[in-house]
Amino acid sequence: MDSSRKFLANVSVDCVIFGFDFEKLKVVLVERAYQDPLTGETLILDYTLAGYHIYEDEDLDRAAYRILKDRTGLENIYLEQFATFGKTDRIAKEKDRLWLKVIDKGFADRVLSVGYFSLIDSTKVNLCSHDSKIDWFPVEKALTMDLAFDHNEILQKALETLRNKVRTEPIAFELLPERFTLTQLQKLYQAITGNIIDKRNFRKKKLQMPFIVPLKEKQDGVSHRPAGLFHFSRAIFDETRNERFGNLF
Amino acid sequence: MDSSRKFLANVSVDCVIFGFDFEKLKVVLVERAYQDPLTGETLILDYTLAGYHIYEDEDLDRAAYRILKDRTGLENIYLEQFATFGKTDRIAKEKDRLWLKVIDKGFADRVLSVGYFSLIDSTKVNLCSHDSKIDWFPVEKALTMDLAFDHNEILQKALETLRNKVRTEPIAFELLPERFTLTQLQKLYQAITGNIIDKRNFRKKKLQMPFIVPLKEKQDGVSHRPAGLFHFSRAIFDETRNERFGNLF
DNA sequence: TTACAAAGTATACAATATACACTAACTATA
DNA sequence: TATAGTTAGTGTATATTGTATACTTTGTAA
Repeated sequence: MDSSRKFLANVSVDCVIFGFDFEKLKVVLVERAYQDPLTGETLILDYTLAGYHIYEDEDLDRAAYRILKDRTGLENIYLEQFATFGKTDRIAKEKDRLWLKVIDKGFADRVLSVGYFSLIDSTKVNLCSHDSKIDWFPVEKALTMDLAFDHNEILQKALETLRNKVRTEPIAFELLPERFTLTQLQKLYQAITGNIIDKRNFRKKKLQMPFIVPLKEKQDGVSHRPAGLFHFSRAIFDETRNERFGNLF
Repeated sequence: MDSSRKFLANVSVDCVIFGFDFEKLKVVLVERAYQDPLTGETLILDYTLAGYHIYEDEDLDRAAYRILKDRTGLENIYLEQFATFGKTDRIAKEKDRLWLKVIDKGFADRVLSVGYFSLIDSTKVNLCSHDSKIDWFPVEKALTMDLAFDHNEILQKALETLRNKVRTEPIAFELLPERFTLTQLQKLYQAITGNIIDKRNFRKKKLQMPFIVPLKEKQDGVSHRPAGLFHFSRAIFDETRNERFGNLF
């Protein structure tokens, strides 16, 4: 961090980083731990979303990209602002007040946080720990954990936004490798929406979408009949944008 | 304004207040004028959205409601946060810098603004001028005006959000009187989306929606065959929420 | 009484969504 | 090399929804 730049004391960004392990939706959480320096007693041990305050001379979107790159090493990935959280009691819990005191960065205790969600192909990411542990958690599990600040609410809202957006925009592909099977795509939609989808109808619908392009290659390394691979062509999607009315799945 | 409360210097709220005059979508704009105190020369004369900084002890949503009530006198109306604007150059134009200096409130020149849009039945509102003129403008017109700060961008984004949301959520009714005709509803959807809709198909679809309830009354005061009146029942909408898959129009 | 203006109405066809069960292809192991 | 195990891959019939299209009715006003 560049010490000549100042952070805005009242504004932060939190990134909800989603991934997919071909079974469930996952989200990146960062461990927040603090021991009493004298007794060694654990006073805080929980998780937060990936977030930080923004610099006073930094575009809001850039701050989100900075945090994302800092945690995943990735650039040019899907990132979208979805909501801003500004209740006066967002930092009211005892452990959150303690944490603010402990890190002693001069941040205000009235902070508005701008929420972004990111979709990444988690097969090619190594999360960056720096000083605190960081890991993937199933979204379902994360929702039941007692996260820092209002991060449960932020995660919940991010998930709702994702669920809505995935119906009309071709963003699900961001969570898959470049080459994917239709079964993987189906499982992904099921993981996001919570519905089960009929295989034949799903495949019929997908195969008539011109932007889902069949490749010649097949899966390998699987101990059963290998599936054909596909990729998503944004160029074709953009060309045919006006022809589509219905949902994407 | 309560002088014992402090504003956050870096955070404001802007409200995009939409209305409908049975022909076009309208938006509320506030005049921003400044004359040179010596020469009387007009140095600034343009329009802004309804917005202001938030108090440091005020919930973000409450700040939006405060601004809305201040301008319309209304409470309990539809209000939704849609995006936050945080580019570093949002206050870069000469006239905007001058304005900040002139009002001399101690606001920072790095301000993030949280955008809300509101839908109101403009037939029962009297806009509140206070010190600056305020009026309705056709949205189409407003988009071509050179608004203050980044308010063109904010308005544009609000409009997009409205266009998307109106397809799946029953929010259009907020722009109409409690009792409305199907032609009014159709014109409203047309005004929002820019499409023209076939009358017979529109009415067929609406009449089979149980939450659009026919009343016994008819229009009066019109110089032609009066239309039947309807109202939107949120209770029935909520009850039947699970039965609907398609769009609302 | 007539002209005007908007309200109100039905049917045929096309496209899309849904329900449903078996065979094919490949791997691993006996 | 035969067999079991696992996932891939496929078609048809029906229901629902969307779309295209023009005339009659009902009231007001001149």
